[in-house]
Amino acid sequence: MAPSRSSVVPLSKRKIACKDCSLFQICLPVGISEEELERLEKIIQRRRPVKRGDHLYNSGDPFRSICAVRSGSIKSYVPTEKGNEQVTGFHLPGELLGLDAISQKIHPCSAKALETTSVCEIPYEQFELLSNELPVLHRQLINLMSKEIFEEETHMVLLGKKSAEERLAAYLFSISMRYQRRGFSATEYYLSMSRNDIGNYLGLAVETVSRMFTRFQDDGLLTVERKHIIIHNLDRLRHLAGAMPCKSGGNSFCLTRS
Amino acid sequence: MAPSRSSVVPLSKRKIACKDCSLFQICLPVGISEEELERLEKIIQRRRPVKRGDHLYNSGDPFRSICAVRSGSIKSYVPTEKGNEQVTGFHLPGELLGLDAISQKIHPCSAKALETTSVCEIPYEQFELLSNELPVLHRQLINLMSKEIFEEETHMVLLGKKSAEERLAAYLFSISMRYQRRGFSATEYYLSMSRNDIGNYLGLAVETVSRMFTRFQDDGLLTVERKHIIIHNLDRLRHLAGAMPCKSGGNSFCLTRS
DNA sequence: CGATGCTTTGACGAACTTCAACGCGGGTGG
DNA sequence: CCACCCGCGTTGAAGTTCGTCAAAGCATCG
Repeated sequence: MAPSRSSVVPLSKRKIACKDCSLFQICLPVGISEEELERLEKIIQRRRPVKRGDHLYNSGDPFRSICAVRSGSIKSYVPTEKGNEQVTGFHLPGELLGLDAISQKIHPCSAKALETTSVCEIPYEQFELLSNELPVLHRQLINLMSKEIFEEETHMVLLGKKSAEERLAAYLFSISMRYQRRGFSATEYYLSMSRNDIGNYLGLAVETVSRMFTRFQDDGLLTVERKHIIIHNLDRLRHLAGAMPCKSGGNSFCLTRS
Repeated sequence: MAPSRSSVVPLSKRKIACKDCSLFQICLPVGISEEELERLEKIIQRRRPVKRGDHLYNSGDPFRSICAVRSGSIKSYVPTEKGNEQVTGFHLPGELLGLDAISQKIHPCSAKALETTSVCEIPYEQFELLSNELPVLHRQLINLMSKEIFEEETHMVLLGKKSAEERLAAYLFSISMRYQRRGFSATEYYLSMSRNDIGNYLGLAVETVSRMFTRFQDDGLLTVERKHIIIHNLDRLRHLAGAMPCKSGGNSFCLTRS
């Protein structure tokens, strides 16, 4: 009922164990034994919540740890000269960030909190040491990275092929699915990012995003009031989003809309 | 002198050992010991060369192995309904493909040879087993995946922010760097992919790609004759490509053009 | 209550796509 | 060996989508 969770529950100081964390099924420790989990937990750090606008890290910072969002949301972006930036992703609860920095040991992106946000940090060196004994940890990370690569390919299709309307529809639908997976409503949520960020991420001008929102609302597809979104027809939204590779649904791999 | 290597050297049947392979410094076995390498080599399979137009795998195929290009080139693409497709990447010698399939165990993309191409296959199950004993293999794969994620982010910047001119310049410059790294000429090479594929990959119409080539040639930036490219001013090409995150050059991480 | 930043709306223009036609080269078959 | 055909690439003109510019509305905050 409360889409913006962090504003309701002050989950700040408590050190919840991974197995009690609601992200349990989603972030790293999936499919590992009780004993393995305990050992992993020992190295996981919980940062105190970061406030809106604070940076988790900046482009160029040395890479120290992988972060997992527990609540709130994070924006990743590549700063370019003159304050110009390219938003490369938004990270919702249960999602990792910083995977692009492992290879170079330097963060290519900056990461900024869009609202009050709490994250888990997994110090990478310790993770590596532990992985020598528990290869399952490496395997899990590889799986998550593979998923990330796949999702970036999906976004490349969006940027390369889709119209403005399809882009925004695909974006909203994606948010819906990700919230749904987290146990939140798929049809009603707050967008923590600005129109500017959305446009940047989708390769569109702010004005175009705004116009599309208006059009969607006029069509009765959704209701939008500032950052509050209510989707009235999720199915139609998916159709508007155009073809997309989907991975859910067991073995069948579909590229069609339905 | 012969940029199109595969057309000159029939490296087909011989089973070169990894340590004798010219890709040694680039693909998986970087930084592993003699003994580790021998064990890895035992599970690597060399496929006989695939011909132009042949598929390595198709979208929806079960994922069995990671492939490394030894010579030639491969195009990855997501087929969409009605023969429409989105090209997601080109793979030159020394580069891996199929990393997006690990998580789902199903290939989201198809992979088609752009010319006669030979690849190494690393059966993933066996790779996993071996990795339990040699964590360095996992680490190396994670590094390569991280690099892939970073490169896809770079391409997202291209698709989201750059003009047609910048896109083609960035594309050609990227090819240059990748060939250079392989010991080929950075300033003269054959483009194995069609204008259509290039446009598709860059999010442009074929005609736009063609016009940009013409413009570049009129400007004296390069000479292009069908698929044969000679770049006369690599530096100017890099400038035309616009800002890009660059990872080479030690610790300093630069986002500027120079 | 004014200032500020974000969002929306409208008018205009530019960049790129689409449509159409032509040229070129490579492969095939007579 | 030549002619034909077909796919690919180029070029020109018209059309459309989206970006840019400008201005006004509206919440938030000091």
